[in-house]
Amino acid sequence: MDLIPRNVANFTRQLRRIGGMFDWDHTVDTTQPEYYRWTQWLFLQLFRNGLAERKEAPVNWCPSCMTVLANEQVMAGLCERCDTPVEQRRIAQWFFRISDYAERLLDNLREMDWSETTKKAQENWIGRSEGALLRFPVLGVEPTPELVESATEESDAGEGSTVAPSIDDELLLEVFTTRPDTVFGASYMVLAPEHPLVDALTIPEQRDEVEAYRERVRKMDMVARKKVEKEKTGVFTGGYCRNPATGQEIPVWIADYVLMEYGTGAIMAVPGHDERDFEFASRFDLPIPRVVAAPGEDPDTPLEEAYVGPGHLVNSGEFDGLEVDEAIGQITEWLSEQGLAEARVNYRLHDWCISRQRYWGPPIPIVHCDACGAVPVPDDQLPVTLPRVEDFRPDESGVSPLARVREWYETECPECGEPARRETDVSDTFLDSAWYFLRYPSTDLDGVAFDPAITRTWLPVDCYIGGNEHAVLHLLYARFITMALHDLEWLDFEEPFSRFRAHGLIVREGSKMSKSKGNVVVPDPIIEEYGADTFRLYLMFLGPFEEGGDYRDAGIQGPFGFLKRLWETVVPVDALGDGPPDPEVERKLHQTIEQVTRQVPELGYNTSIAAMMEYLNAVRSGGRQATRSEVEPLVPLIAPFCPHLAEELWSRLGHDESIFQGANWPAWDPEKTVEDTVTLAVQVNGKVRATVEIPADTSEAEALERARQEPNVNRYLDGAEIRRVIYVPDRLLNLVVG
RNA sequence: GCCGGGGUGGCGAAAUGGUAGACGCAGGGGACUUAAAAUCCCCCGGGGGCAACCCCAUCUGGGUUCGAAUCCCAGCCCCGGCACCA
Repeated sequence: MDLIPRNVANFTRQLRRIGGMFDWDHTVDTTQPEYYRWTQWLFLQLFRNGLAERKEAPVNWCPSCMTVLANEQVMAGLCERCDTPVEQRRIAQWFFRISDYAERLLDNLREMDWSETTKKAQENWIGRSEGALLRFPVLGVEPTPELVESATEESDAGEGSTVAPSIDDELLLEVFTTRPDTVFGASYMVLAPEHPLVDALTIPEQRDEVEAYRERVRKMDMVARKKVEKEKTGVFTGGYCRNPATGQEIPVWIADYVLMEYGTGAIMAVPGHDERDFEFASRFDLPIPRVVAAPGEDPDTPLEEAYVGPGHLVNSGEFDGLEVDEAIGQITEWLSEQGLAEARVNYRLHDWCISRQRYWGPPIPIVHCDACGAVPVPDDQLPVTLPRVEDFRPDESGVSPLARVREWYETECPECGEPARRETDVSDTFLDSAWYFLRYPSTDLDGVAFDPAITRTWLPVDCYIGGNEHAVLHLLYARFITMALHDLEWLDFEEPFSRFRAHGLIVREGSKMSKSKGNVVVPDPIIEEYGADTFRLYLMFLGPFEEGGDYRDAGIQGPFGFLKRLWETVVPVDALGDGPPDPEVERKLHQTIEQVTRQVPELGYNTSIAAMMEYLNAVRSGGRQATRSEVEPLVPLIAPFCPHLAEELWSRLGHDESIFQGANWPAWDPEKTVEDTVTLAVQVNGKVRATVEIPADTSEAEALERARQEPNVNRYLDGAEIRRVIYVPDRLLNLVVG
């Protein structure tokens, strides 16, 4: 039970030890009621504004964690926490309507200063596709109210349909397609095995087979089901739809290659122009009509494989001859006039399933009342705290451990006062972290989640650095929550992190280092041996920050030696010369200050450190004695990397205040960075033949004159005519001879 | 399959149109030392040459350019994400 305080203490110890400069006066602990009270408040804000709802939908169930998971927490079919293959279950769960924000979450990305890779990950995850919702009349099935209702069932991807799926006493089967132009080629339909209309469509003769298939699919975990390479399977239901374009009756099948979670869970199959449908139709001997012809093909050119490229329509009645692009719009419009189509944008992004059947987590602050329904716990009764329990392990039932604590869940309805039951699910821990940055500046305040004035001063976050593994988890959730709070007028910005950079991964002996996968580099013993500063410096030095790097144990010697030499250069402070800096060294110093000042904000840490090493080499070159004026400015430059050492050196240099107290960052003088002599590369026909030392800003004519004196240049000019001279002042002179 | 990021010495890497390999690791040689450590100096992509120098070299092949690691086209390989998404 007291695991969490212990973990927190250990993290805190390590972070302090490594010299992380955090404001320890503003910490949050998401497991404490003082914090999760406001997580619950946040839930209620969304609930009261229609952004949180309880609904039944196919959800991911991890049989090992024994809880449901959000889509974002399923990695290639495996549970993000424990790598167990997840199953699909249909249980009523609490969802946040993040899919309402799909378009804005996508749009804002374009202008955001975030790592490209992170933006792309979000873009793919949101998965916008343009197309149409088409409605296929179902033959021989009465559109009873129940069926109509089950067929209109909410689908959070895309906007809900506006037209009831029955027309002229016919039940309509809705499908989403990006290729409405190929509707004349739809020769059969496929429903996901879980589709609510499967029962109604199945004829008695097929029932056993259909049920057996559904059962088999139900038992399959998502990894097995989504395996692309496996052979397509499916079963005919015996039912038929009418193709609204051709009027033909086409069979309705169920197959597990159609997923309930995407679109409407049903497709029109166009085997001629979709690879998956082609494979399925070939296997089950279904017709494969051609409705698009590439240049040089005619309506009867046989299809050896699905043709998905551009072309013009064929076998499509009045639409024959239209290019695919034009046909998409025209056919959608034609069908929509009959109430059988609507242009539609579909998103892969699903609503965020936030309820969890665990003990740990903030209880969802809702009371279920027979009379009043789901009633929010009034703000003044927050937090709803977790009861102490003996056994907090979840079980197979899909019901939270809190449901075993009768004295906790039995309560009265805040509205009518009748006996009622608390919600026993807790919220996803990703909800805790989706808003913590809002809480940080306001941790002193008990009365609000975040104070408006303080929030305006401190937020949004200027620069956020984290791992890209959170691209579609934390980072997407935090954007959504911020956007929702903006719309509810709690915030005046809608994006939480102005700048985001994904750091690279540290790899050691082939394995990656990450919070969840374990530390392949254990800091404590390294700090023990070399000190925190050396460790920090090495981590920053071993590769570009945004790409990570290969941690080699021996490599730490470089930064260690550097710091050692730095110390020895400065430390008998009395031994430092007190004269002016050597002019050469001074120039190098100003160049170094410039480079470090410029590169640190760009996360160019490895090259900044290299520059400082170079500078120290120059200072010590030939065993020369440094002056104070040469080394003192280097101390603040190294301070962000090596705070302990810098502080100590600063103090030994006679400063009473902490180096971090004042504005100690050195300034560079642009005039002092310029070289008075430069090395000019002299090329003949693009090949370097000599280098010459010349004064900076030498004119082309003078440079040419000087270059001609070089025997190795002259050799190549002998007897040849200089046809062209390219002169890049202070860098290069290229003589083109012919 | 699609989308990102990459591919440069023995190794980690610099250089984003102008002297490829800064800085560092590992390696070699030298000075100082009784010795070692530390420190300092020198060498360190490949080949040729007594040398001056020359040739080759940034995944491969083409191209643009006076000049390409860098820009363009085609391909190969590695890493990461998504993936039967209709």
